[in-house]
Amino acid sequence: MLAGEPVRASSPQGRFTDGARLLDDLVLTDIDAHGKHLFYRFADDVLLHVHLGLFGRFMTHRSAAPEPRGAIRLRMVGHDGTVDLRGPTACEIIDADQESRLLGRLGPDPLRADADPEQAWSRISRSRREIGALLMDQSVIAGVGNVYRAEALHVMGIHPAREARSLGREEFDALWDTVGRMLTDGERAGRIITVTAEDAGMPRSRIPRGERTYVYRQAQCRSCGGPVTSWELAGRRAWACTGCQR
DNA sequence: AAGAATGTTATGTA
DNA sequence: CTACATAACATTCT
Repeated sequence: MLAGEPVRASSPQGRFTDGARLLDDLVLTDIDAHGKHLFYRFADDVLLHVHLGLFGRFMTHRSAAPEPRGAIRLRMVGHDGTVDLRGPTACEIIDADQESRLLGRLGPDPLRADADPEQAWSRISRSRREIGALLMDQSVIAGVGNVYRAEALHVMGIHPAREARSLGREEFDALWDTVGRMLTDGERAGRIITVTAEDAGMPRSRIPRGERTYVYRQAQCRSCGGPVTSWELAGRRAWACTGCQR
């Protein structure tokens, strides 16, 4: 899907999550993202909000698209392909008001040029909650999920259970950079690989699934080989190396 | 074949 | 008001 392209967007089975059925012959003018929230902007101020949640997945058909099977929540047909969406948390047409409410509760997104790290710092530097909980809080920083929480804190040598306000300004700055680098890298690669080619001992493109992270879902730290512990933090499983992270 | 998983939101409790 | 827990919801894979 390209900006400027006429697009026929519809919900062949199921529905948009707000009940909209069919949007015909729209012109897609822009696609952008704030954290994990995606915005498909069409001409005439039609705005489609998509959030993939845990299970949402896009599938692209470059040649003839098959008949929709099962619950396709959204199908967008352009002239060079068709995009289907399954399993999103959100797939809804929203107005400017809903959009600003949504953006209002999101913290800065390190991937965006307009991101203001000071907003994240003012929350983190004041909070007695665990840094691992704050990193996952989309109102503090937008875009970090469970994998990047584990991996960014590992690279920083920071234990997820550390009190957020115990981080120094320099630590926060380095954490912000680390998260930004990891997100940029993931966006470019289209998948999450946080280990370096050196640490993996092979080209990054060949690292097997399951060996792409230092501590996330690992038993041993891929950096030092020491034991990795895991426990529940802010509703999700957290991982940390007992040696590298304090 | 139950259970876990790259997540958010609404609601309840302290 | 804040922090934290829980449930609901989406789908695929082991």
